[in-house]
Amino acid sequence: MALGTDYSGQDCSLAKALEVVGERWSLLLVRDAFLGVTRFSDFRRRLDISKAVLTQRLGSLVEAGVLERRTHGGHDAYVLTPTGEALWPAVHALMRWGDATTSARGPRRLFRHVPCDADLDVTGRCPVCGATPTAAQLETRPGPGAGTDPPANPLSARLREPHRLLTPLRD
Amino acid sequence: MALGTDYSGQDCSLAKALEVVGERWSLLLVRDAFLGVTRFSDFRRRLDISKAVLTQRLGSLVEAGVLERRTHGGHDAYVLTPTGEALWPAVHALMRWGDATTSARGPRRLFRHVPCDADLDVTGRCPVCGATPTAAQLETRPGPGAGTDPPANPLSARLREPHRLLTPLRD
DNA sequence: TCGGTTGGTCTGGTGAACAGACCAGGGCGT
DNA sequence: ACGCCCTGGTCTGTTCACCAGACCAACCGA
Repeated sequence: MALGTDYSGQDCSLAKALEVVGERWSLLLVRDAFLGVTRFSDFRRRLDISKAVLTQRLGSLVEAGVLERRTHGGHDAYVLTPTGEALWPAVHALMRWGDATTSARGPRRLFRHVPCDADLDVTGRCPVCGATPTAAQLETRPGPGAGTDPPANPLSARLREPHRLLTPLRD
Repeated sequence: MALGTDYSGQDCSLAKALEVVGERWSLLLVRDAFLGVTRFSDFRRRLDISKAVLTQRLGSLVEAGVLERRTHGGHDAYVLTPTGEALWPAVHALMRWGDATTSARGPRRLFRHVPCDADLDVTGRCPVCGATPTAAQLETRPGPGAGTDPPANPLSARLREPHRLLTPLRD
């Protein structure tokens, strides 16, 4: 049992959620999956995580129904399931809190509701239509708080360019 | 450095957030703080966490500005700061995801927007006024998905009764 | 056929979390 | 004045998760 997994005896929805996505690295894997990362080696390049732990985390996220593993022409792809996509509001809320507490120049990343061509507000709502869009309707791009360092690798460079969420960056 | 703390090299708001609240137990401490828990021994009673780790976690949350420690007539009280209260949308979103994935009978806990007398929807919005209330405007009570086991201790029994968020249960 | 990529497994070392012992200070009953 | 419990810790030994790095089989392109 991984650290951060066992909150037995807690009749609490938050504890249940954290048993699945509360381990080290788990939510960052989900974040990258929203951004379009699908491959083992790409998660690795992004996160500087040990291969053994990455294997373990991807496996437990698949087992929990957050990710689905598809073998696809010689390599594997890990993609979010509907259950995984349902994590979007939580991921977005945590990102906005991270921005609010650690970024003086505003959000590091912006999310635009494509049908309305408007950026989400801090609550995750589209200011034009008032809805709370799902990730599939969003496009992301760097915000005013984004770092100015050059990307660590070509993959991170591609993820920095404006692109639709949930669309795989390969194949 | 605690497990789950170091995500250096990540220019990502989510990583920054997880460096503060991504460690084991941290978000559960914040959850209980929203419910009105303030004392070291009460966090302990609720969470079955080692005293050494609780000391460490409360300390790092205080250091991060999420909690504030007030010495108050012979005992200490840990209360949420405005920065900590700003975590409410993230905590709520994760709870709702936990409910959606692990509770067949609906939310384990409901949150009512007191001025409107209406329960929050799944996005954290009040269906009457349309606003996304802060925690201070909410009252909580058990929902249809709440467990039927008797509370583990008197403290948990009190937390199960309807009550306003952020109001200390003692003093 | 040779090198590089992919998606892993395995090993040894480090350090975080755990249970449980211990302890100082304060309040309370007698 | 005395004992006793509560509070809010610290300290110790053990377990186990994470880490770096070695290794490997299958596949692909040149």
